[in-house]
Amino acid sequence: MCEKHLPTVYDPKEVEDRWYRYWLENKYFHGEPDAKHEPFSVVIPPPNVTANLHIGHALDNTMQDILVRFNRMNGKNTTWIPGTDHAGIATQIKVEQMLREQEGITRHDLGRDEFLKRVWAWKEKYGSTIINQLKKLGASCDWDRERFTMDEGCSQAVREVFVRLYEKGLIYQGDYIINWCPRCQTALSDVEVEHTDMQGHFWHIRYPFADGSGYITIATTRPETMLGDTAIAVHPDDERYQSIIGKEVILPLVGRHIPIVADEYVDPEFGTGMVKITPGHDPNDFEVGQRHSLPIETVIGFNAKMTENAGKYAGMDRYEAREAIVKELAEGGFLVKTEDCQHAVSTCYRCNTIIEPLVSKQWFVKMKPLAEPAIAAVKEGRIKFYPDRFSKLYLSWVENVRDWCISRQLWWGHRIPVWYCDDCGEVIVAREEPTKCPKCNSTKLHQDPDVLDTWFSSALWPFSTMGWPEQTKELNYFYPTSVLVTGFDIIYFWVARMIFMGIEFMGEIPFHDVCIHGLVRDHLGRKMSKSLGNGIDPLEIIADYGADALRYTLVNGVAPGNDMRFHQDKVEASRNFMNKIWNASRFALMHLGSEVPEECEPSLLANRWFLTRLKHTLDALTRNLQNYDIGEGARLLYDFVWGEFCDWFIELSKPALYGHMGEAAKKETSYVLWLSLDTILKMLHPYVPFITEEIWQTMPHEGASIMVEMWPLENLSFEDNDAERDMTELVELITQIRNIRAELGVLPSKEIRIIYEGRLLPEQIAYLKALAKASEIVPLTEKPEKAVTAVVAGITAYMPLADMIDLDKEMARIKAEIAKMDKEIALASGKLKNPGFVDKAPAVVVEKEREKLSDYQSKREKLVQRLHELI
RNA sequence: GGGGGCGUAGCUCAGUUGGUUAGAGCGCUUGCUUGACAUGCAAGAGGUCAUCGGUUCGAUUCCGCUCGCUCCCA
Repeated sequence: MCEKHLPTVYDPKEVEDRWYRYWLENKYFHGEPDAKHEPFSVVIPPPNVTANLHIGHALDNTMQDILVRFNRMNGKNTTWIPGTDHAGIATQIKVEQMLREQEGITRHDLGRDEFLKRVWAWKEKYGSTIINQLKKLGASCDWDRERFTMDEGCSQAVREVFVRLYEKGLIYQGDYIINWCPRCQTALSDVEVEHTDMQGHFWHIRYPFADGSGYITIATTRPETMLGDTAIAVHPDDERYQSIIGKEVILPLVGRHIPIVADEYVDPEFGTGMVKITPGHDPNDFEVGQRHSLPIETVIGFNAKMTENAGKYAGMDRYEAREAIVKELAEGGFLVKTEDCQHAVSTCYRCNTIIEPLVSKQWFVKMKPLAEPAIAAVKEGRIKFYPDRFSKLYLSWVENVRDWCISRQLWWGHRIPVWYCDDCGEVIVAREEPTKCPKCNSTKLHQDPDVLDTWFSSALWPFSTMGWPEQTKELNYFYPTSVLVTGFDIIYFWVARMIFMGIEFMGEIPFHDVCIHGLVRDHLGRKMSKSLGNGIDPLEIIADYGADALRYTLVNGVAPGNDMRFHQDKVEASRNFMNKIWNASRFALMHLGSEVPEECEPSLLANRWFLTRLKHTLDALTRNLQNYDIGEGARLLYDFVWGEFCDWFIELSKPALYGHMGEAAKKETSYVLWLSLDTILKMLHPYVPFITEEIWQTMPHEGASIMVEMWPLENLSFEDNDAERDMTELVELITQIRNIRAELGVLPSKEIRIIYEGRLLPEQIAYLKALAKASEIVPLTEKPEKAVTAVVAGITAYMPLADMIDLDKEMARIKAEIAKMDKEIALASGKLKNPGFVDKAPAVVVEKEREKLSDYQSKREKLVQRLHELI
């Protein structure tokens, strides 16, 4: 019957879109506040609106979907809020590039308003790409709640937060040194800067004393900045230089006199122990400059070219200037030597251009007051990281955080809600655009041209998406969210910022748990990147293997927080697993009617054993998912479904299902098979939603969809430890017999005769017949002369395979077995003879060791006896 | 310079309160159209769990040193 409808190879293509549509139509993904049920809420890490789904998104969202589906099945009222991020720099670059390619124009040709219209148009056209791709993955997001960081509500939240922080004195404007990207033409925050080691030079330059008493030597990797030097610094405790502190030196090429100051920033061990201080072009020097009230000389401009202050170098690119300056230093006799060296260079995380530290007027968030409660929340365990080691990473950053530069010189983003009065210079910070100056009533106002760091709005995501600053029922019910799932690479960017913003504005943490995962790397362990061209397109994998196979590949056996390598082989293994599930189900469906079988108490060994194993596996899996051990859960399911359900239970069920063990056995086994398949599909569902729905809908069931079924804990309580023990012994016996058959070259199709000694239940005989391919199994009456022997603790099985037996070989085999037992016996009895072990080890462990020893001894005795018989 | 991670079978990796005959996938060897599945079945080979030391009755697991690789921060 059913097997006719189900082909032998599972084809996900035909299945996946159909069920996704069904789930959507039935609104299974949607959660409404409802005080009667416990909530479970998640906000998606919003992907860039410009993005295409890459393998990292696939991993992150697969993990979220697994947790969301698991909790939904556990009766939680679930919402998973999706959406996208406006991604200031990335989007602006993308649209500018398009304008350049298609129309040959720049944003400046269009002007700000027109350019923004074009970005919005771009967003309308392409902005839902990644959203649709997430649907292909099976993500059960609450699409009715989809948000965008620049939509009306989120924008209102941003203005509200800015104004409140400003009013509290936590946002200020100031001239500070910032990271400037000359390519993107904007300031960047500290976390947007990457540090890479590059091969460079160490130029040793001579600075003469102003009083003519000789000179000192300074080493630098950036000689072009020397034009902006305003001091030389030494460590205050450095005995070598005590006498020169306070003296002046003459800046070579420039002629300016600059002082020698003492500052603890200097590392006396490094270089000559003296450093040039350029407050205008180095963040550390800037701080030294502040401490010593040094003037700031800006010699490099926002375009990375030398400024007027650079005298004759003005207008040169910074690296051109470097060469010219080194040349002139050499000619003037100031260059002592040039060394090769490796040093860290700061680059823009977006475009890899080398950052120029520059002093400029920017908006900042004062971090100390916000950081303190964010530190406490994690230290006090109100927010927990999984795995825990990431809390250290988080704390190390929050505890040392510097003020956050939030203004960006871009057009695309949340415009800073600050206006300036052209007449009196008043600074107006407001939620809505003011019409006149509150101080002088002038109507000549202009808004700050800058926009906010994109992360400023994403920091509000857990509550802005729920309608804040309105006090909505969603906020009241779903906030704080249950868990945040994200990669370790954005703990600073995003996780930390959500935490302090949540505490500041909601008065409460934004999530209880943070589940951190690693990176998906290529098959050689390299990071996937556009420049390497080694990226894997998850949509191609889905097209070729199905979303379930991709999902399984991404999480199977991956330890929490660890990176994984992506191999095509692994996808194939997952695809094969899907196919295995499919075919095991086909088998079950062949033996099940159209009705749910009648419940009954299992009496057969195989059934009692399997239900016990099923229960243990379910308990372990449930624990794994509760602890975010998603990879371990997947591995457990793989081993259990393939290694126990398919390899053993299905095979053991055949004699009963084919009616060889009577009508009652058949009925009972049908029921256990149905219950097992039903339970297994539910356990698998969070991982592989499509195939499990497809099969579940085909088998006898009640209910509309497996995704809204209850997690099967309640209807499974069977436990029978004796059955587990007896089954383990039987499995060992069967394996031995198969081993012997294979070694002797007995064809798998050839049936053998088995004579046994020991205890064998009638059903065990039936299992043996089927699984060891035996025609006849009889109790021992007389020892067969020419036979090979399989021995387990309670049973000896003789196989009279007269013509195939080589007595010498058989004796050698038995001797080898005895030797193995001797080893185990020595180990176990050694432990048991040790009073320390018997006294101190837990009783169960000692008891287990005793059992092992007695099994080994009994097995050994039988083997020795058999050996004597053969001699 | 500070901090984290990793080092287990040929390859890629699991192994969470210290007690297992140390596991899986892929690869390899041998044999199979076995009444679900060749995207399969059965059997097998392959490991001083990086090194050295410590704690313990007992260490792949906890602690420390060393070596190698890697990431983050300064």
